[in-house]
Amino acid sequence: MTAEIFIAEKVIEAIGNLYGAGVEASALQVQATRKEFEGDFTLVTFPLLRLSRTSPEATGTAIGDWLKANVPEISGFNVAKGFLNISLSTVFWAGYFREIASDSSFGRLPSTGKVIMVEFSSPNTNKPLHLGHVRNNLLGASVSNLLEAAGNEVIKTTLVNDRGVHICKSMYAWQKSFNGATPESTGKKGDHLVGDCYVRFAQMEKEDPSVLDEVHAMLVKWEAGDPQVRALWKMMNGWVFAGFEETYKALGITFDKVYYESETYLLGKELVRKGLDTGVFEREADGSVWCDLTADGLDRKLLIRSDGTSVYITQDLGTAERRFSEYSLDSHVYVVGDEQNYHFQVLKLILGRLGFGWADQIHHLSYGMVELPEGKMKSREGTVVDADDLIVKMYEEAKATSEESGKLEGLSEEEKDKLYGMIGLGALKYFILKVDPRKKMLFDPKESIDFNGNTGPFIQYTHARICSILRKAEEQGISFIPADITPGVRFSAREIRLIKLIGSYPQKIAEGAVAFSPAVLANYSFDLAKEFNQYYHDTPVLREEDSSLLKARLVLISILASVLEKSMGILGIGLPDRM
RNA sequence: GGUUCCGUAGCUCAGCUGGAUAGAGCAACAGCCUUCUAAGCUGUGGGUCGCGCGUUCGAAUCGCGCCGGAAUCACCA
Repeated sequence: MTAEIFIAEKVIEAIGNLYGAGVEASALQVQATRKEFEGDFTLVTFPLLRLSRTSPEATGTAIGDWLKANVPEISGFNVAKGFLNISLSTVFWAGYFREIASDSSFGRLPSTGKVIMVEFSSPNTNKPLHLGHVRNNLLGASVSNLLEAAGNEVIKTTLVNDRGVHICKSMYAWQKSFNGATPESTGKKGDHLVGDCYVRFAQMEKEDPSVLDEVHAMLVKWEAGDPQVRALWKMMNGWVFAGFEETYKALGITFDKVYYESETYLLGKELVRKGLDTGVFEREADGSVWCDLTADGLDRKLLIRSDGTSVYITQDLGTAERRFSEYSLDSHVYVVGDEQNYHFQVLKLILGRLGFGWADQIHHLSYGMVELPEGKMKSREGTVVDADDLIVKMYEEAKATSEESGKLEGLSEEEKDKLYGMIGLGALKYFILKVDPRKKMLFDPKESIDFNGNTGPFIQYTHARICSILRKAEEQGISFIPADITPGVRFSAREIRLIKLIGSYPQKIAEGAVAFSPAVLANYSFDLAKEFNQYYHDTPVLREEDSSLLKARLVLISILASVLEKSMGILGIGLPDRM
């Protein structure tokens, strides 16, 4: 039970006794007391004046008096304007914290019994991953973690865009002007090599636009299953997959199920037939099929071209239906940039019209673009921030900073290497995930991602500091368990602030999951780390002479470390024991 | 033009299911390492929360209207 709920229950009792009236817990406003006032939680009395029929001050005082007299855990109160500030006793906080410390599954919400599929990443296999993809991947992976922590079963998936004109462009350029170059012969990562082909094609097309016809001819051959074209396609895609695999590994991205567009692009035609039968869709004289969405304020949407081939959305309709039935999904989250808002609006509408009840369980996690100071990234202008380059750069900066601080003696080269990766990636991931997904974000390649302040490394550093204390305690032979938190332990105001923050973790998980926003967890982690650093600064944990308080403190900081680990773990950021 | 999203300190962002004097970080300036890791801590300066009207005891938060910006509205994906 959270402390807020405890207070709310007691306030309901108070109101019942004082005014003979019943109130719903949801109607009460209990919030954390602002730090410039004395107290732990604040009851807003304005909504209660209807019942008390007195002034806000009198109402607050009456309820405060009743609580103080009848609830032993409530140690005091004050009333300021219409706000009743309630203080809880140290005995309450000791008991509250002991419960958290003893709960081995703390922070994991009860099972909802729901199965949620999260689709993210979904790359094109004609060029390497860039910073925009990095945001997509990190969001997808962490939202999956978040939904899982919120009690759902999560299936992570991706739809590889491995066919189409754009893929043929790279293939054509390779065939015409790469002299049989391979990743092995050039020493180049496969996705980068294929990306070079794609760039080369753009030049070829500029010089002679007719090459486009040849590419279209190639696509027709591909669809017809031409063995030579298929072989080339398979080889080059293989290079790209190997390259992506490396990048995914570096970022810590995994999937439970991978779909390939080359296998799903024909899906959806069955649904179109069904829609035609039921009159949801209509066929034009030229054979094309449309869905009229003008009644919903949108346009008419094409579903089948006049030549009988399907379009992007046709496939998405089909894959959605297949996934919901195959996996008995309760909902489906698509992590896709906000440039496709319209597409998902249409997708949901059409699925609804086809009569699928789960249509409104489709959520488009629409995120903003990553922009540079001069605007969007443009491959033509060479301003694209490459994912692999960035990861290496972050590693190197972590290495330089670590070497400068010189706190790593005794670690093997291998351990150091791992640590630099953890810190560099921690900085990058936090930088991206701390901002609200909906908002577009700015990345300035000229300024390196910070390691100080509201950053991943700051939180990692905080964790390393806690671990350092715990190591020293162990060296001194001090052992501690949650049962060391006895009612007599007198936590300081700062310690109680930490306990409150720790206690709010499950609520943050719930909040983040509802909003599909890992940023909630990033900001929470920062608040927790900042609070600890202040505590650390003025409370020498290990020099406490009262051994029960000493042990209680060690339990407190060890739980703190584990909550930080869980919270940052949702963002996919590891926390080191030293740095 | 239609639809959707965004506008908070010089910069990057929190806060938005209405609550007290709007918070962090960066940058600037001034301090703190014989004491558990200074990637830290403390302090100073910095704001018409885009503008206006409305709802309310109370609005950065809700509604409406403007202004500014972005995305999108393909027989592309």
